Amino acid sequence: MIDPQYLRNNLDEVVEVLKPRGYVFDKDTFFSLEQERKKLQVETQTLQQERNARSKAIGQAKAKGEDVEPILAEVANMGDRLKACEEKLNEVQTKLSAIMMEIPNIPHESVPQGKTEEDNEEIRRWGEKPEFAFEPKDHVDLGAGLDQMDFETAAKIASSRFVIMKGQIAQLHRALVQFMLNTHTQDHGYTEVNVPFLVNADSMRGTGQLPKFEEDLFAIPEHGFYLIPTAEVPVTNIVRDEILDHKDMPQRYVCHTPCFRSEAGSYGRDTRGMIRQHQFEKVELVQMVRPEDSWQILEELTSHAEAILQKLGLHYRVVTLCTGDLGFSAAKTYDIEVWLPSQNTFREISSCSNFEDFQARRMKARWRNPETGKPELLHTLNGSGLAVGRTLLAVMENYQDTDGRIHIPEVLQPYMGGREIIG
RNA sequence: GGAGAGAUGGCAGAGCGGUUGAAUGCACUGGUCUUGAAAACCAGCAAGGGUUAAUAGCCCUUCCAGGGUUCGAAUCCCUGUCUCUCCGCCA
Repeated sequence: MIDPQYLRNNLDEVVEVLKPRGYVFDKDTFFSLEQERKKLQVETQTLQQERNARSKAIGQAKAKGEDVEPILAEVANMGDRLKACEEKLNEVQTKLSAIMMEIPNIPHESVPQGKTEEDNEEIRRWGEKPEFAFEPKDHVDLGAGLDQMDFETAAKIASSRFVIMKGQIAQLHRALVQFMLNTHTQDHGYTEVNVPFLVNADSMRGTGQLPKFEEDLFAIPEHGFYLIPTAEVPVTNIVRDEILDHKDMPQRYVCHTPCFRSEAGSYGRDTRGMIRQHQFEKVELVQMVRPEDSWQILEELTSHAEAILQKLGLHYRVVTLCTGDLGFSAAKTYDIEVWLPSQNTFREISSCSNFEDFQARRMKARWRNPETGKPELLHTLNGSGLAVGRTLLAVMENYQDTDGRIHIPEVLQPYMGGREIIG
């Protein structure tokens, strides 16, 4: 949520900066609701003040044994007036907060202007494309050749967009998880956490998945649960409704979870293979930091995700998402895209964002600033470090040989019992 | 699933219809004392919101959440959530 006070005082400016995001803000509706809110709130509070004063007087009179009838007569029908006022105010405030909850974050000034992913800005590349003396296969064919990846049976058990991995491919998948967790805890100073995969609606609202993107989520309505689409949700919500001591800042968490996404609206896109699944695993980096540090930490966090690809020797590039491609809650996002030989292109494997105080305001996540002694909103960031399924297929495709075997990157070999090759 | 107990400020913990935003202790902050520290003593210390030029003043809301009773609710009633203890079941 953006700062309501800021929105009120800078209405025109906010409308302008949100336009490039493709967000059309109904200024007139908001303005008239806001006028009404102001009027009703002042009226309600005045009535409340009056009631409080009268009630206090009754108490005092009774204590002295005086007659309270005259004061009681004064407050005779105040209750009804107050109630009516409160109800109207409530209505207006519910409408206003519904509007506030659907306003996306304001992009940082360094975010490039643009409409689609075509306008994203490449900022660096690492490594080189692998050279193949043969036509490289994609991971689906490689997995089928090894008899270790089975989409048909997964479709029978669940539906499309699921996979069954077997044998060494399943082990390689697990090895990637271990390798990522160990690297981030040992080299980058993150604390490993294990969290619920089902969360309540408050948590989804806190990080911004609700109310606007309900159709992207899997839900279990009879229990009030949602399946997490990313570990960002449970991990970031650790600090919801908390006031952190400055000594406990920053907080850095790394978390491995499955992620569940309905992929509504992406029918027909990436239907082949493991690129876009209803269920996939991800190792997520989450930080809660002092506001003044968040932009530097976005760079660090991105480099932590990059470090995994570097150690795996996978060619990648980093792009800054343009205003039109930016996610709802983010002020700025770097996507890391890994090279996929089969598609002859880069594909997203990590998304690292600074949300500034957007999520913190929704969550009431604060820290006590020792300089002011007051609770202030903290800043939240997160990034994939990395998406495990996509990393697996990147390893398979980039390390294949002419016989359809997979050469295991050196850093993963200890997790594979010393094995150097699959197939 | 059954029975019982509970949920109050950063933490612990009183209060159980009237001037209580809330005793007390701990923690924290400032001061006195001290070469310094500790101890002792003194003082301060909840959050959110409205109004406003104001981080000034005034006002409102908040004692798990949501309803209700009342002139007045932390205190009474109803519903829900969560925690703890015992029993049952169980990875």
